[in-house]
Amino acid sequence: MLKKERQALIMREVNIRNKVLHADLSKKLAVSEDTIRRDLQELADEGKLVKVRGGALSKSFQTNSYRGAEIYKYQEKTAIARKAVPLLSNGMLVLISGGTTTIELARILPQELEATFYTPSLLVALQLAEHPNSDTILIGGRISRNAKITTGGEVVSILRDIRPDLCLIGTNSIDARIGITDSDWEVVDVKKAMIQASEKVAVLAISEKLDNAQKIRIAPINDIDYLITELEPGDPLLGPYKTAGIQVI
Amino acid sequence: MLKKERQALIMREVNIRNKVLHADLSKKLAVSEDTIRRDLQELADEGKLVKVRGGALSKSFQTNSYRGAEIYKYQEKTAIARKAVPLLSNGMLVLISGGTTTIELARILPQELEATFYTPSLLVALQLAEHPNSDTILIGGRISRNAKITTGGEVVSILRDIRPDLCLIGTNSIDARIGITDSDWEVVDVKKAMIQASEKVAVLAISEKLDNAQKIRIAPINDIDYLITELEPGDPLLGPYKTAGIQVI
DNA sequence: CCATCATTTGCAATAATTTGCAATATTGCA
DNA sequence: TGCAATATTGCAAATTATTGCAAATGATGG
Repeated sequence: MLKKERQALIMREVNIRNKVLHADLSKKLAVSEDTIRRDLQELADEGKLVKVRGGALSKSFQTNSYRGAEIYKYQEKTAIARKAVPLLSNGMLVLISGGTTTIELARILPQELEATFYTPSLLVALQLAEHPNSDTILIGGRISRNAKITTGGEVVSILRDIRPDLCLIGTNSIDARIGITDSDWEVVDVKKAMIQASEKVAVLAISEKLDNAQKIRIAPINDIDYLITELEPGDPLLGPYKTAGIQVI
Repeated sequence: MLKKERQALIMREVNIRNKVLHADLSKKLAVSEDTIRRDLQELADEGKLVKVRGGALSKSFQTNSYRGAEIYKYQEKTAIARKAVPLLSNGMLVLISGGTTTIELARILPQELEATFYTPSLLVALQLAEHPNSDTILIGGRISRNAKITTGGEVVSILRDIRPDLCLIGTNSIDARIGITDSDWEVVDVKKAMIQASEKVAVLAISEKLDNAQKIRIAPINDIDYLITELEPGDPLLGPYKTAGIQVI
C-alpha cells in the first residue's frame, strides 16, 4: 500500500466519522500503529486534521472550541493591515481573500472609504458590512469548513467576469523563488482565480511566513505587485523579494 | 474515547444547555467523575467555560456577553429551534433565511445530519459550516448591512434554479389573514423568492410576533405549511392559524 | 546491472500522559 | 455545628508518545 493512498483513506475516514483511532486504522490498513501515528503527524502538519492522543479528530470537530481565542500575532497583523490601507481609494473595485490579517484590514478600513468589495470570505464580508459607504459583495458558493470561504466552480466563474483594480491576498507561505503556496486545494483554486482576475495584486504576510513553501502553488512571484509585512521595507529579509521586482511596503 | 473528543462533546453540551453537571456528563460519556472534573478544569483553564461546584457553566451565560442578554428572548428562540429540528432529515435540500432564531437553529442542528443547505445569511452559514456532515452553500450577492444577508437580483435568480424540500423562515410579523410581512424591501425580495422556490415552508416566530403586520407583504398565509412558536400547539393564540390550514408545531 | 542513497516501515526501550481509585480536605447548607 | 456532597491529592495501572535503530524498499546515476 502506498503512503499517499493510505493517507487519502485516513482523510476520508476522518471526514466521515470525525474521529479515528490508531488501533482501528492500523487494523483496517494493515500497518503498524507507528506508521499510522506518523501519517497522522504529517496530515496534522499540513493542517488537514487535528492529532490528539490515541488518534485524530477532524478539524471542524475541534475548531469551534478555539473560537474567541486571541488572534495569533495580533500586533503584527494589525500593523500590516494599517500599512495596506493607503493602497485603497474611493471608487476602486477591490477583491479580498480570507485570513486573520485580511479580516483585521476589513475591520480598520476608514469609514468614509467609498469602494466596492468582492470577497469569498464570510468573516471578511461581515467586517466590511460595517462600513456604511462601501458596498460588499459576497461571492456565493459551497463553504469550505476550514477556511470559512466559499469555493468551487461557481466562485471561479464569477471571478472570471470581474476585473478588480486590486486584489488583497493573505497567505501562509511566500518564497522569493517559488511564489505563494498553500496546502488546501480548494483555497488554492479560489486564490488563483482571484489573482488572475485582478489588475494589481498585494500579498499580506507576517514575516514568519516568508521564505516558506507548501505543496500547491497559487501564483509565481512575478504575479505579485506588492508585498506587505510588519517589517520595515529596508529589512534584509525582504531583499530577495525586492530583487524579484515586487514593491515592498 | 479520546480526551479531546470528550472535551469537544462537553463544550457542545455546554454551548447548547448553558450548564452541565458532573454526574450527567460522567454517565453520558461513560467515564468517571474524576475525569470529567479534570476535563472541566482544563477547559476552564483555557477560558472556554466557567467551572462551578458540581459542574460548569457556559462562559457566555456567565458573562452574558453573547446570549444571556444579547439575544432578545433567547429562551423562546432556542425552544423554537429545538422544535424545528425534527423537520429535517438526511438527504434533504433545505433553504434557511436569516434571523436570530434561524441562527440558533443552525447552531443546535445535530452533527450527524447529512443535508445540503442554501442560505443568504452570513451568520447562519457560519453556524452551518460547523456541521461536518452537511454541505452549506451561501447564495452570493450584495450584502444588506442591516440584515447581514445577501440580496439583489443575483440571489433571486439563483433561487429560481433550485427546488429545496423545505424552507425555514424567521419572521418579524405574521398575521392569520395577511400572512407574513416585513419592512425592509431587500429582505422581502429574498424571502419571497425563497418561499416560491420551496416545496414546503416553515415559519419560525416567537409568540409576540403573532397577529402583527408590517408594510410589505412577503407571502400570503396559505403559502405557509408549518408554523413553529415557543407555545404549545394547543394554545388559543394559535387557533386562527390552524383554521387557515397551517400545521402548528 | 549494480552500488549507493534516501525513504519508509516495524520494533524495542524509555518517557510521558491519562485514568480510576482511595484517602483526605473543603464547601454549602440546614 | 454537623452532615452530606464535592474537591483535591497522591498513586498505580494502562495506554500512548518518542526516540533510535535496522531491515526493506525504491529511486538514481554510472
